[in-house]
Amino acid sequence: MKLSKKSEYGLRALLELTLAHGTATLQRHDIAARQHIPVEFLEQILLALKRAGLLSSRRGMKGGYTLIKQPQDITLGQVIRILDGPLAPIGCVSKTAYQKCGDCPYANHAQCPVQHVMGTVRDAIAGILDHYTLADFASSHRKG
Amino acid sequence: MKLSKKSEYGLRALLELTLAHGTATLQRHDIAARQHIPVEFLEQILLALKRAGLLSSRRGMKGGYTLIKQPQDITLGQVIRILDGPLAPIGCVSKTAYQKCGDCPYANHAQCPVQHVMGTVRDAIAGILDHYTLADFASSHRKG
DNA sequence: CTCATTCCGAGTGAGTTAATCAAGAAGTGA
DNA sequence: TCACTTCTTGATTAACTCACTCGGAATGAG
Repeated sequence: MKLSKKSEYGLRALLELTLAHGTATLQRHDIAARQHIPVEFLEQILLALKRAGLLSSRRGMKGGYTLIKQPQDITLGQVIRILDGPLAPIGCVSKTAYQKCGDCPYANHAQCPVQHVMGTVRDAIAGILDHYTLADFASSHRKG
Repeated sequence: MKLSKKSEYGLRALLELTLAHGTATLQRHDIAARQHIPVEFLEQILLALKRAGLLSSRRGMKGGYTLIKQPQDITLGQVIRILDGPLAPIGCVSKTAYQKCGDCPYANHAQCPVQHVMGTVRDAIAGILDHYTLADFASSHRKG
């Protein structure tokens, strides 16, 4: 039940990008310095977010990264799925990346108690993370 | 955000032990066979649960494991904490195993947005898992 | 005693995490 | 065009975790 550093850094980077949204483009080292993230690691995170269509980038002097979508249109759930994979605690209750569990004795019967309770956990997690946007995220920061 | 095999096996083993509660003691190989769990791996799981005070055991012929507490007094949250560690997605929002996050720029200010949202996720997960007991677990199985 | 079973520590191979590095492509300004 | 800056890409790595696996010691039943 753990969030990776990758996702944590990704969220913190997107926070900076959200704060700068519409105003400025940020470079790797700006984000890295503000959020204390190793710059080379951040690089591959930003790249993944770019490939997923959340960011655009420019090279050379005056280059950097910008949010390409509106902050209220990006949820934390999306971000974490891009960087960490499915939110579900086990594959057989994932809605975005379902995987049949091969070994358990209830596999096809859908009466597996583990599956049942983990389904409710998944829904609780997704219920929060898929409704919490970068806009909410940034405003919780400003208020704090 | 993943449940380990260890916890999954542990829960499935406890399901068998709950079904047998008051009636019989189960041996490793019985549980392993019924739930398709590698027997040597199961062994160390049962041992951990024993050390945590959930099970008692006897050696030798007619030996085996028994639930030592009432099924309605053991929550899935307890079990997962024993086998997998804290439920919280990040250390700085754990209530049972808090750990200050050293690197993040908000460390002491309690205004970290990641911390805020992950706190609500932790509460959601714990809210389910700390109120769902082995008794519930077993009855969801019987009904299924 | 012997045999069955749990107890316990250590080991292992595969995979993941969290970086780090080196070389290349694309912009900017002179 | 050249120098310089910044992103792009793929490789590499050290440390760690996961999911087992093994060997042997201790305990209990008959």
